[in-house]
Amino acid sequence: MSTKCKNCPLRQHALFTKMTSDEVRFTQKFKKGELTIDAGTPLMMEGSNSPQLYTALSGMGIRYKTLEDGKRHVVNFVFPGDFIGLQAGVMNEMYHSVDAVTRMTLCVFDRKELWSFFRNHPERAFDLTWLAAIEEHFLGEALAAVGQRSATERIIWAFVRIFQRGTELGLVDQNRMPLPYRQQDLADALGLSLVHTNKTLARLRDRQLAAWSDGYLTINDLGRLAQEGDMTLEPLPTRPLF
Amino acid sequence: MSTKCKNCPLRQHALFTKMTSDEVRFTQKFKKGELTIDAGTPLMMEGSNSPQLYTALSGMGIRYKTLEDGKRHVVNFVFPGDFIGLQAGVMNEMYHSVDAVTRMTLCVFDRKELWSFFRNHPERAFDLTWLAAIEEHFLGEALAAVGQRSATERIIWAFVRIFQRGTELGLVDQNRMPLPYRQQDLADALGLSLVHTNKTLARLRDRQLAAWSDGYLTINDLGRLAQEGDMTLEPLPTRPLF
DNA sequence: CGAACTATTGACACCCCTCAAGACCCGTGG
DNA sequence: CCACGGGTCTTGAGGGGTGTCAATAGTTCG
Repeated sequence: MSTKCKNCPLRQHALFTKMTSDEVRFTQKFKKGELTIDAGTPLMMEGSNSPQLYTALSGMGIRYKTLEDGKRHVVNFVFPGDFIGLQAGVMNEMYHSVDAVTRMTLCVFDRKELWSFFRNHPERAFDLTWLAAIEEHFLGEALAAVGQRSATERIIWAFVRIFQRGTELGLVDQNRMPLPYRQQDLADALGLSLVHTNKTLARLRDRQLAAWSDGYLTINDLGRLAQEGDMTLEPLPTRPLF
Repeated sequence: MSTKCKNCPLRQHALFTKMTSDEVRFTQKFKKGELTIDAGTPLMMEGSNSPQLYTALSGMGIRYKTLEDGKRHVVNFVFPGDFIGLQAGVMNEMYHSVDAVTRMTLCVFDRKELWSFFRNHPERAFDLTWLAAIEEHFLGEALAAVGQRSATERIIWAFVRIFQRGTELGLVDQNRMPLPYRQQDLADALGLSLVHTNKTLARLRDRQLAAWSDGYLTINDLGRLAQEGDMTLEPLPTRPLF
C-alpha cells in the first residue's frame, strides 16, 4: 500500500487547517503509512491500548460499545475523514470498538510521535481539542435524540445528520448516497429493536420521506424530512478560524 | 466575593496537574475572579457565545439541551470541580445550557486569555484535550445506557456513577451524599417519564438498593446495586501521567 | 391560608419489544 | 445444476414496559 498519499488527511481534513510547510514536513515523519482492511475487520477493541491512531481515507466503519449483558450500542458511523483513536490517544484505553463495515483504507499514525508533534506545534493542538469538542457536541445531540424522540423521529434525525455529512463529503449524487450498514446497526445506534426499525423505515419509504435500501439512502426533500421529524435544519458545526 | 481563593481549581482540580510555579503565576492573570449565583440562575444559554469560562467551586448545577418541540434532555449534572464552557471556548457557540440548581460559586476565566495561556504552555493544552476526552467518554456511556438499558438499569447506572463521583469528591459520608435535584431532572437525563421514574425509585427504595429523598442519596452496598443493574463496577477514568 | 412546586399513586392506553415464520439473496459444496 | 446454510429484510401476532392523564398529599413561601 505504498503511495504518494497526496490526499493524506493531515493536509486536507478538518483536523488540520492552514498548515505551514514546516508543519507539513514534520507530519511526514510520524505518518507510518497506509493500511487497508477488509469489511468486517475489527480495527480497535474496547479496553485495548493501541499505539496507533488512524484517519479514515475511504470506506466506512462503525463505532460501538458492548454492554455487560452483551447488548451493543452503536455510538457513531465512521465516514471518510474521521479520526479514529483519539480516546486511546488521550486516555490510556479505548472505551469503544471500531469495525470496518466496508473495505477501508486508513492513514496510520504513531501515538507517541503525535504528542511530540503537538508539543512542538501548539497551534495544532488546538485542532485536536476542537475535534474532541465536535465529538462531544455530536454525542450530546445523539443522547438527546435517543432520550427524548420517538422511533420515527430518531430515524429521521439520524438520516438528516447522515445526509448532511454525506453532502459535505461529496457522497451525495442525485439525492442518493451510499450507506452500507444493516438495519440492525441503525437500530443499535438509536436504541430501537430491529423489527420496529424495519417497520418504521417502511413507513418512511411509503410516505416518500426517505428510502434506504440496497446500501443506498435516498432523500428527495431534506427540508420536508426534517420538518416531519421536528428538527430544524441547522448546518453542521464548522471549524472557527482564529 | 473577593477572596484569596486558595483552592482555586486551577491549582488542584483534574484539569491542571503538576503545574510549575511559573505557570501558576501566569494563571493568576487570566483568572478574572469568583462568581456566586443563586439556585435556579441560568449560567450559560444554548446558542450563546459567552466570553467567559467557569469552573465550579461549590454547589451543583445542571447541563441540558432543549429540543425543538420544547422537550428537555439533561446531559449531565455539574459537580464541584467541573469545567463549564469548554464547548463555547472551542466552537463559537454553546450547544447546551447550564443552570445552577443550588447556590453556586464559580471561578471565572477569560476565554481569550485562556487560549494564549495554552499557546505558551503546550503541556497544559493536553490537559484540556484530556478533559474533552473524558466528557466524550462519559457521554458515550450515557448514550449506551439510555439506548440499551431498562428504566431500572438506567437509574442504577446513574446512581452508581453519581455515587462514584461523589466519593471522589469527598461528598459521601455514612453512605450518604447530597443530590439536590428533582425527580424530573433525573427523568430528563435518562429519557424516562417523571411518573415512571418515581415508581422505579420507590421500587429501589423498597428493595433496599438505593434511597433518594430529601436531596440525599443513600447507597449502602454499591457493589450489590451495580450487580442488580448489570454493570461492572469499574473505577472512573483517571488522568494518565506522562 | 392559599399558591406553587414536588412527590406519590392508580388507571388506562399505546408504543415498542419479543417471538415466530417466511422471503430473498448469496456463498459453498455435493 | 441444485441443495443447503447463513445472513438480512420483512411481516404478523401478542405482550409488557413505559408514557399519559388525573387526583391527592406534603412542603415551602409569601
